[in-house]
Amino acid sequence: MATKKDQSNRRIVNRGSWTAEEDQKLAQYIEVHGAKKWKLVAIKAGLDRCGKSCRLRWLNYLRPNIKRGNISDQEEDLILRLHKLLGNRWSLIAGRLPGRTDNEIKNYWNSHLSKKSNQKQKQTEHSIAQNSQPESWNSVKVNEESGDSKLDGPSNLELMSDFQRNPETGFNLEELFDFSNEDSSSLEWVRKFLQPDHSFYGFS
DNA sequence: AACGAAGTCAACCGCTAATTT
DNA sequence: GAAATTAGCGGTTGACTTCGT
Repeated sequence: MATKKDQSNRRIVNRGSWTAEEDQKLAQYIEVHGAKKWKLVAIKAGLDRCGKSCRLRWLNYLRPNIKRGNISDQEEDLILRLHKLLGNRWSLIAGRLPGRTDNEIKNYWNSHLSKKSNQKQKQTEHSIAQNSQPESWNSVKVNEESGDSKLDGPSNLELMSDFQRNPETGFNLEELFDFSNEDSSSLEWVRKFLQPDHSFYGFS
């Protein structure tokens, strides 16, 4: 099958939105030959696209069992919690939400949740400021002569307790792992996550 | 109705890690 | 072991839509 090439003999590839025809070609090819060697997929499927673009299209839109839109409250809550735990590790977060893709989670976070998260954090900071800071946060004393600072007294246990409600991050372990409103089937990933062999991450 | 601002989301880019040659 | 290739990730962009004036 001939492919378009420019003067330096490079393949010319399409950019921008995918057409229904392109989607069909890609899906049909992968159904027969499988999803690997994306550069080859692009050529053999007769698509004027780069392999990367084909991969993205398949993973985010054409792959079976993809859910699109309508993120439920439960999913949203899970995203918020996982983001607190993992940060911008979108693929890891998406891995805990069946049928959701990293791109969708990332977009949803940027357009819906980042503001919510910021608001919540500000509220947390505000309430902490009103209820006075924990003793250990006040107990870092600065030696005015040397400029050194040292923690004055708190035990490891006290520090751990403070870490669990860190005003800078709003990271609250008790809140993060409060699943009292979850049904048991949705908590399977938590059990796996807490297993010491890290099988949660697919390590073997 | 017209326009600009803000929001949304599909797709691309650059980079790193993993795998193959 | 080195180089080349491929896969995967997160950040960013830009086209399109919706909303407010």
